[in-house]
Amino acid sequence: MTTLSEENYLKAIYHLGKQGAVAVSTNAIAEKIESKASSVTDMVKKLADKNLAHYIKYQGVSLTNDGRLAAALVVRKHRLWEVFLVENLNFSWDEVHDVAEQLEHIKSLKLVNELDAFLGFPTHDPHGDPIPDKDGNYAPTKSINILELEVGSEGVLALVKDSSDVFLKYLNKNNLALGDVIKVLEFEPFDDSVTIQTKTKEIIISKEVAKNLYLSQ
Amino acid sequence: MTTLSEENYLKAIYHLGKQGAVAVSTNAIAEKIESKASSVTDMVKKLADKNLAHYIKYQGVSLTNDGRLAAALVVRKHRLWEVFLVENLNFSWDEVHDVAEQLEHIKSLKLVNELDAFLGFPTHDPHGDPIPDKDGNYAPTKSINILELEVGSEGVLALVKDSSDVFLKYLNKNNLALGDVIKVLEFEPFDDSVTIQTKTKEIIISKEVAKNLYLSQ
DNA sequence: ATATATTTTTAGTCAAGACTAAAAATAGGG
DNA sequence: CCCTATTTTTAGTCTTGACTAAAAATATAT
Ligand SMILES: [Mn+2]
Ligand SMILES: [Mn+2]
Ligand SMILES: [Mn+2]
Ligand SMILES: [Mn+2]
Repeated sequence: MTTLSEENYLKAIYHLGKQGAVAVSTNAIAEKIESKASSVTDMVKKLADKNLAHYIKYQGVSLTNDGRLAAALVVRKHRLWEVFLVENLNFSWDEVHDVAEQLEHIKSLKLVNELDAFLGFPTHDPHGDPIPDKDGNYAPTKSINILELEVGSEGVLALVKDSSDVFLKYLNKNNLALGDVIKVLEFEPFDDSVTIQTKTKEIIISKEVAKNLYLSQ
Repeated sequence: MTTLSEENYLKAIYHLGKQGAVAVSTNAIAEKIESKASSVTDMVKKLADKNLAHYIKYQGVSLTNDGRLAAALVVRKHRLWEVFLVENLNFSWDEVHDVAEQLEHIKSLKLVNELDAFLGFPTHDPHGDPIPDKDGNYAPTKSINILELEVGSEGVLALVKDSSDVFLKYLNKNNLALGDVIKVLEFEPFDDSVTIQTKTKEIIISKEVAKNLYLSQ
């Protein structure tokens, strides 16, 4: 059985592992989880003892199959609860994360699978992130970052990579929501800002914003 | 902010306090939460420091207004989640308790109040226990224990006092469910067993069983 | 290749929440 | 009223998961 703290480490390693790197550094984990590298070293040894992680001193950490499945289950629960909160309890997409951080640790396979069925087996959470199935798998996402599109191309906003409430509130303020049709009008070479056509108006978004918006076509 | 452990102590004191006693003994609390009296003494001091409990050495514990409200909120969450699990996620009444024990500690006032609304503001949980409102209040229950009825009287099964899964499974096996009409047919003086007419057949229940069944008329 | 900077681990502490064993207080029976 | 049984508290430990500071390993730059 995994503790709450172990689950948070597993999830951090899981997410960092997706970002390319085979082995994840203790410092990277510490930053993600807002703790210290020394604490990470301690915990990573425990995860290795439980056969949830591979760990070689000074070389970094990766998940075992068991660890990856455990992490995927936590992510699955997090995202299913986010869907529930938005679809059924009148939460907006910028309010769900902190509650989901708590709900993702509730232990009951029946609960997560019944919740999945109740929600109609959703494939994506309110931020466009994919929801792993029971086995931890999900279809590879095919959405493309705005910065990689051609001028004139159009798509549906399918994923916001940053789902911090400050970013989501920025999107709310600018009337941008998942599912909206967006057209790329112009790239500005000076600062890499992008002019886009939204549902309601033409706006200029910074490179930092554009980096976090993915469209599907 | 209360910790998970503090909340479990508050809830235990809350429930024991309902059973008559003004001040609750450390031993009684220890038994209820399956710990040791010495651990209870430690925790009760912390609760007193936080103004959640009144505590006088050797004299027992009671809740302050803040403590009672905090405890009632935990009970409210527990019972609302039980309703959700039964009504929406295909749990049966003997499967909900352990999951509700976890869900009752999720911290979000919006969550509990939206859940309440989603469920249609239920007044009782799947075991017939009343659900406290935001202020910790609930209407006094008027159901009567089977042992206090007259032979020949009839009522609707409204509350099972013991909601352990072993007792609930006994009721399932005997086709007894909340809402069923039950008629008292005979009291046996020798062992205080009771013959009752259920939905489907006539059965004899022991005193121990009868003590836990409450009817409303 | 060596010196320096950065990263990572180790050693030593701390707080929360549990426990056991011993001491202290209370309650009951004669 | 006192002696004993029971209850409750205190003292001392343990485990988990965090931290700081120091040591060790690795990476980088001249
Ligand atoms: Mn989230
Ligand atoms: Mn999300
Ligand atoms: Mn329950
Ligand atoms: Mn209940």
